[in-house]
Amino acid sequence: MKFEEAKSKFIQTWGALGSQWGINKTMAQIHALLMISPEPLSMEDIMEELHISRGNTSMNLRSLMDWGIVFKEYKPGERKEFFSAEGNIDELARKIARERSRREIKPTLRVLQDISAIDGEESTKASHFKAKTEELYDFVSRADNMLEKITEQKENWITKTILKLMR
Amino acid sequence: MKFEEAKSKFIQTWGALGSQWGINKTMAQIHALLMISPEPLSMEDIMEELHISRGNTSMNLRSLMDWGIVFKEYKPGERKEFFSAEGNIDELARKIARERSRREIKPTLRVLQDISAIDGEESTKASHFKAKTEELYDFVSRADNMLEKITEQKENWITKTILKLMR
DNA sequence: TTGAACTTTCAAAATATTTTGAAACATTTA
DNA sequence: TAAATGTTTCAAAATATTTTGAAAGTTCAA
Repeated sequence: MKFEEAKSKFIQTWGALGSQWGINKTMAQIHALLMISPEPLSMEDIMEELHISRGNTSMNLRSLMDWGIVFKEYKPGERKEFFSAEGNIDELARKIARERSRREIKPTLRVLQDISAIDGEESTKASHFKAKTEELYDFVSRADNMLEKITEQKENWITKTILKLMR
Repeated sequence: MKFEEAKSKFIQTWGALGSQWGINKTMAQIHALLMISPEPLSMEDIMEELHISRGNTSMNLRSLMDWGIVFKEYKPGERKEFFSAEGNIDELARKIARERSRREIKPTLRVLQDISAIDGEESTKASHFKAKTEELYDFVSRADNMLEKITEQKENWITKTILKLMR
């Protein structure tokens, strides 16, 4: 396979993976492009490579920076802004895990806690509901804690975790 | 909070969480409804509770069964079909983890492997590309293995994992 | 073997999400 | 301070996804 073909395939695949996990496809593609670029890219570069508009590029770069996985850089003498992606994959995964927990899991947990506190109904339905939502709260909060524990390990947290699990 | 309000809030929240993770909202809502129902529900029941069409209900129940987290049941004497959700949360999470790995992660890994095997280009861009995609392949396959290791533990795999991590 | 009861399918319609592009905004240079 | 260079915003347009509902399909009882 030739480089250009492989590159395009990578960008498509990363975009599709993002999509399947609820991430805007273009955002994932920009991230893919920045990851494989040895040099920071300008907005123009990105627009041209991916054939997308300026507005789209600007908004998705903003999102990527909000996630903390893309950074803005300035080149001396140059007026325009350049962008580069987090280069450390461990750190990338850590950031994604933390953001998803903060934005999606934690708020869900708060709701689960609220609703399992329904006031004393005694129907089968209500007590089953309470039991289920409590169980769910318990499970989700422990899973969330587990992920936190895993990712808070510095460097090579995957290898470290696998080692610990093997014992 | 009253039961009916809590129930509706749960269905909304579960649907929104699904959405954020790339799962059809209605599919997640049907799953939510079945999880909190002490008895299996018929298609009619589901249509009525969620105000959705028969076709929508049928298709999403099929998807949930394909995921292996909802089951079809028959009541003696009754002609119509009833549906119930996987009741064991550990098992539910295990099924979801495995399906997502099979459908989304494994195919991505295959692509990463293919594209990192670009034939001998010597440009900086190409060698950086090769290095990055190899690194990514390595990371993703190890993360996938880790999840497999974690979920293959029988019963309370979260607690077991947390214990092992604390050492 | 017909028809009643129920489920699935899928093209069209509805809805939600994403993208565009031009105006507004910001910053620097002449 | 006016113009040049670049970025952001957001309403409208384009696109993608989901939903509907009616027709076709299936199963079973009479």
